[in-house]
Amino acid sequence: MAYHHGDLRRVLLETAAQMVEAEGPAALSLRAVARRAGVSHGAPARHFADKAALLTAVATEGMRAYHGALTDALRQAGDSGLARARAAAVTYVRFTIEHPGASRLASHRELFDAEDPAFAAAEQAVFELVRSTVAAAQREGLAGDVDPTALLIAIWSTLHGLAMLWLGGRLDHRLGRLDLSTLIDQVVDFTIDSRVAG
Amino acid sequence: MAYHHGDLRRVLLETAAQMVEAEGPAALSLRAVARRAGVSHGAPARHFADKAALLTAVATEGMRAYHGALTDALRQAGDSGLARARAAAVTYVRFTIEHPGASRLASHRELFDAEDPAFAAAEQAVFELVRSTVAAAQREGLAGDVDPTALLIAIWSTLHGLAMLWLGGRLDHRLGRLDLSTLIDQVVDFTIDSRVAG
DNA sequence: TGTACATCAGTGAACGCGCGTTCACTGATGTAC
DNA sequence: TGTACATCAGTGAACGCGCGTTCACTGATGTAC
Repeated sequence: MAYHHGDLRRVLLETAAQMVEAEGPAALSLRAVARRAGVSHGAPARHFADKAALLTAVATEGMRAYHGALTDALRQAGDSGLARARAAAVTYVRFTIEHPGASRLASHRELFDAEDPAFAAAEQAVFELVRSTVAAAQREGLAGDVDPTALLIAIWSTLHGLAMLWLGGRLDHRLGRLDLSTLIDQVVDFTIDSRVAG
Repeated sequence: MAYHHGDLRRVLLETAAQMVEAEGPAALSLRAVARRAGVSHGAPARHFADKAALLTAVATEGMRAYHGALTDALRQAGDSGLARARAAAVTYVRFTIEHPGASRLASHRELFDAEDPAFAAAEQAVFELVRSTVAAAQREGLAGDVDPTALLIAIWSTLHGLAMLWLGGRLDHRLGRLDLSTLIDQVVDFTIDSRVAG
């Protein structure tokens, strides 16, 4: 690897993101990131003030990826508020399971700087997307009698919890070979579709 | 601290459990446990073969505590299957939030030996308690049309997810000062009570 | 009751390890003239 | 186009740290006779 790599910041960020996905955010070490990026262990200091700064950047990218996945799903979901809520719900669970690092990192706020403006903005954007999607569905009859905030939290909890239980290995070993797609559909059915007023 | 402590195994276990609750299972170090128990760092080796063995014991105790809390709640809940499900649900969320280490550890199966017979039995007992409680509620009209396994997982996901979001600090900073009791009630209402047929 | 001895349950020094961070350094690049 | 020089972006040695685990040791306890 020559001097003046040119794109080392980017490479470190992507390497770190991969490692966070693979091993979890707590297990990340700066030296391992450098090693895997093929660079000396001192090199990251040129691009990130410290380990927390690198993780903050990883967390921000992760939130943006969440936002991108949800936006794509919503774009394909058409106009029905209920169909959009369903699509967003399935995408949220799938994305979390496919990118466990992003979600775990977001929940481990002691590891990075959650007040960082870029991270806060990215997280807020995801939250707003979810909030408005649920609100639109509620306007179309989803759980019309429920307080909007409680509804949002209840749905978010279900999706988040399903992904976490799956990732924690606490479902499959006890319930036999579960098919993830079927399971997500069933849970989303229970959570959303079945709550739509006549 | 004199030689022949007499109850060091117990003390180490309880100290470790407290530290897992306070800092999370990944942050636990054997040396810190020994330090806090007022004993030299070599002492734990007499009682636990290695760090994983200590964490396995902590995880087992945690599962038994879950079981105890749920059993107590069910005992006080009377005979109605629905009331029992509601009581168990609220207790599950509260216990998880008050003992975050037990739940986090159970989800981090790489840190200990989840195949350990004592742990597996304790976990199975909790699972069975939850399963049978939901099944009894379903017999009384809770979501009668839903596949029992899917229902169980959907409810478990919601409770687990709510506790995790709360513990991850992802609710309060965005939704203002939420009252936890109210929130749990609302989510349990949405999840259970509102799904009871006629 | 007394004593020799085995066993138990600690101590604390030592091992090798990987970590985050700092720093003097140097090779590569770009800019001024 | 050529050259001097400043700046940039790496290297790798070094720091001090806490970790898990091992091990020779020793003080405390309990048991056999």
